[in-house]
Amino acid sequence: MATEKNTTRDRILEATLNLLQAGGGGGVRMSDIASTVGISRQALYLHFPNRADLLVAASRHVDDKNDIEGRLVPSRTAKTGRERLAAWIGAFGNYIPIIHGVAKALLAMKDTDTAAMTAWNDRMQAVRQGCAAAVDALEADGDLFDGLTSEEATDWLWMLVSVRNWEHLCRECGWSQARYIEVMQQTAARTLIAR
Amino acid sequence: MATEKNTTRDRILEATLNLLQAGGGGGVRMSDIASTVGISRQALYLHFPNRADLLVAASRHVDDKNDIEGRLVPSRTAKTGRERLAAWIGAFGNYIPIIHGVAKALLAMKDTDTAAMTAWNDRMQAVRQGCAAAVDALEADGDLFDGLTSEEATDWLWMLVSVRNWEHLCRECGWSQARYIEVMQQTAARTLIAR
DNA sequence: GTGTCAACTTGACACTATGTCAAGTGACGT
DNA sequence: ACGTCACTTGACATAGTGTCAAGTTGACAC
Repeated sequence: MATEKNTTRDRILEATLNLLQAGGGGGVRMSDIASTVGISRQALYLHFPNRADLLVAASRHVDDKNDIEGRLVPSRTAKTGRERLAAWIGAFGNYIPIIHGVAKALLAMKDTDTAAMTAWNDRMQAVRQGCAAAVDALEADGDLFDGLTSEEATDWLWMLVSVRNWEHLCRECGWSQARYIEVMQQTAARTLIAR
Repeated sequence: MATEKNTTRDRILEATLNLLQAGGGGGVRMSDIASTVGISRQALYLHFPNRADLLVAASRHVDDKNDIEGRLVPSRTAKTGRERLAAWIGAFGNYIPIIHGVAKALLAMKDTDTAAMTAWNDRMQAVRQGCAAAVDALEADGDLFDGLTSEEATDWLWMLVSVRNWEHLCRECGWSQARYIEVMQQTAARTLIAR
């Protein structure tokens, strides 16, 4: 799956991801990453100018490793709006646990670090595109609930599939991943599809 | 409304709330609070052992000032489950903007500071109680959608009314407070009430 | 007046984590 | 032999929290 390049840069990214995944996204320091890779803390700064850039690079690295494009094929090729909505929620919802570590770390930096904020916003804007596409497909079928504008429906779906909400249900409330996907699909259908 | 006690302690809490409200919950330092009150930074530690305790006290102070109990009366006295659900979402949803500053600051500390985490969890557990009461009322009327257990319905409603989701729609997407309440009520009704 | 107590001030310091700077080492290619 | 690249070592700046010790000030008691 991964094209293990084994350069120091890639080893740094791998170590970062492992630590973030293990530590639940919190409290991973530059020195932790360095010692895991087996290099000095300062050597990290030869590869990444700062912590925010390292985290952003790590999040792109996850996408590369996990065939983000392939995951979206079922959503893009869905025949109906309803199918597209379910496929989108399935695809993105199942991707969340994979990026969760990095996402949480970036999310935590968002409030203090402007670089981290822009990077996170960029990524989230892409998610909004996915939501908009699903809403548009529903609307094209005449299936969109008329109590919401398509803009509102997009914002709402974007909120529904947020990392925070996944964290809430799957981590804090102990839901299984499968049940999370089921309920989110059901919820979205009941709220967004006209009766 | 507030019983302006004007002790140093109260002036600290007021200043903290004002700064958090103004600064959007981020980047308020102990020294900022001290200089706003007009005392030395060290004097803060004569009243509160640390930043987490100060924030927690500030959040309790908000409750005292804003008649949290009174706000819940319409929800508790609702005649039907449907009414109770709408009243609860209205009451809590309209309280979020008031506590938002403090909530965000506490939320940011949650990942690093265990004291902040327990305090926040306590408060959120109370919110879950409110959600559970609304779900129970629906169930008592036989109106609860049978695709969800009552536990699941509670978790889901708890997620729906989270501070993060309010932030997402009202701050990031620019929804009005009134529209936020409307759509959340609609969403909850469509998802939780049997057809 | 004198004593004392509480609230507050001033200033120094420890700690943690990020990020910077400068000088040095060791392997590898030519 | 020479340079260069990737890395090391160690010192240092900065920001913010929290701690410690030694004052100051004002009110109240006697």
